[in-house]
Amino acid sequence: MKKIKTRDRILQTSLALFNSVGEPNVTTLLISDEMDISPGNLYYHFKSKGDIVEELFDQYEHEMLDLLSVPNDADITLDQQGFFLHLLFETVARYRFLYQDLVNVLSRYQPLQVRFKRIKRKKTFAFRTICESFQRQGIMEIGTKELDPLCEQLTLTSCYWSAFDTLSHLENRETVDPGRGVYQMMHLVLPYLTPDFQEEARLMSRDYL
Amino acid sequence: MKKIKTRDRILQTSLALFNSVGEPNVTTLLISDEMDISPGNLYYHFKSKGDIVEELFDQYEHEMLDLLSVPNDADITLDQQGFFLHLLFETVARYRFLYQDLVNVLSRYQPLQVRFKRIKRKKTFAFRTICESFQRQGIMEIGTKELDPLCEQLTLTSCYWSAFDTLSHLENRETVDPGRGVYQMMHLVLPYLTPDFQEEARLMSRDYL
DNA sequence: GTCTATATTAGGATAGAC
DNA sequence: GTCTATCCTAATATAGAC
Repeated sequence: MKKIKTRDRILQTSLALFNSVGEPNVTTLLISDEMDISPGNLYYHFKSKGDIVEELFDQYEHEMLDLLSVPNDADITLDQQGFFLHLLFETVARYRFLYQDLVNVLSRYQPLQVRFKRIKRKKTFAFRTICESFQRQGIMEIGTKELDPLCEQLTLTSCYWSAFDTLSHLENRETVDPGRGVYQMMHLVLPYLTPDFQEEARLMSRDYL
Repeated sequence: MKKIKTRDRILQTSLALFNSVGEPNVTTLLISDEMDISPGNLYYHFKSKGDIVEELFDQYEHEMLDLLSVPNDADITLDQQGFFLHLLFETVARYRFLYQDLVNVLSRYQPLQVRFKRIKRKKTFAFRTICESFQRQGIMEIGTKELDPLCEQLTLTSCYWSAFDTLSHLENRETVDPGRGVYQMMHLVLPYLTPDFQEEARLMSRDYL
């Protein structure tokens, strides 16, 4: 029963507020109010609001790059892909504030732009790696011309699904269900799977609804 | 050679600035500066910045609802669909500032929320109508279970493609190429088309690159 | 480490002359 | 219709006591 350090509580509270009302709408005063500490105290731990954002981004980047380091010679199963997608959506959802107002955030914290693009590229690359593994195993069959658009589409969906989804539930912005996103992603891949695996994937996808 | 009314120039200039640097980053001073008029003058024409945003949204809503009123008993050809997608992406791109910082915009201009959701629903509905027309004509073959996810995916992509695309070109934010979006959309539909039409769609989609 | 009080902007908006 | 000058407020951030 150790008590959490103030510095960490600031990060936690900020993340929760950012996600639920949008980063630009969260003032340093709101954060300190929510935590029942003084604004001065907050500034003792972080020299600016931007520093909080950047540290949260550090966390996101770290978790993401970890997750995206898919070995490019492994035989990936459909189950493993499902699990991967699940983790991916959970991570994006946990930091969804970044995507909800992406242009705004990136324009105010310029150093993040390059790192953001890198993550995007890594995502696309990870999807390509998975697809190639599926192809080698005969799980997937897809034309060269179709592979690129598919991977782009998967990347787009993984980035924006949670933002898109909140459009339907603007009243309750505290929680996000990642399952629906996974379901959607599987249905993108499905048409390119070989018949047997199509059926397997269809069954699997249902569990995520 | 008629000269444009100041009021309309304000709308034009605001839209351009909103799209290129993001609505939250555009101050009323920046708008008036860009036009070489005084801030006071701007406020003579619009009583608040929010009024500018709302009027631009009115325009977007109007163009969109016009475009989305797809007759539900017509036989739609692949060409017509391509044309429709083209117009759709052009319209979204012209008002892309709305999607670039959606959560922020919607939270500051609450009345827009309901209208936004309505447009989203209408989009999904339009896509379903088109798919059903394709099915009736034997152009498309798709399971009942697959139709919903597909239409959702088309809606997501139509909303966020331009925002996603600017992620790759953050340096040049003045223009957006809608073609790539149309291409992407066609590739979503493609797997569900009957073989002959798949080939036709594949050829058609190439023109959009 | 934490507090209270205060400085500093910046942005939205108004008043009143021309 | 347009301008200049100014007000108001809210948000970031700092100073200095405890």
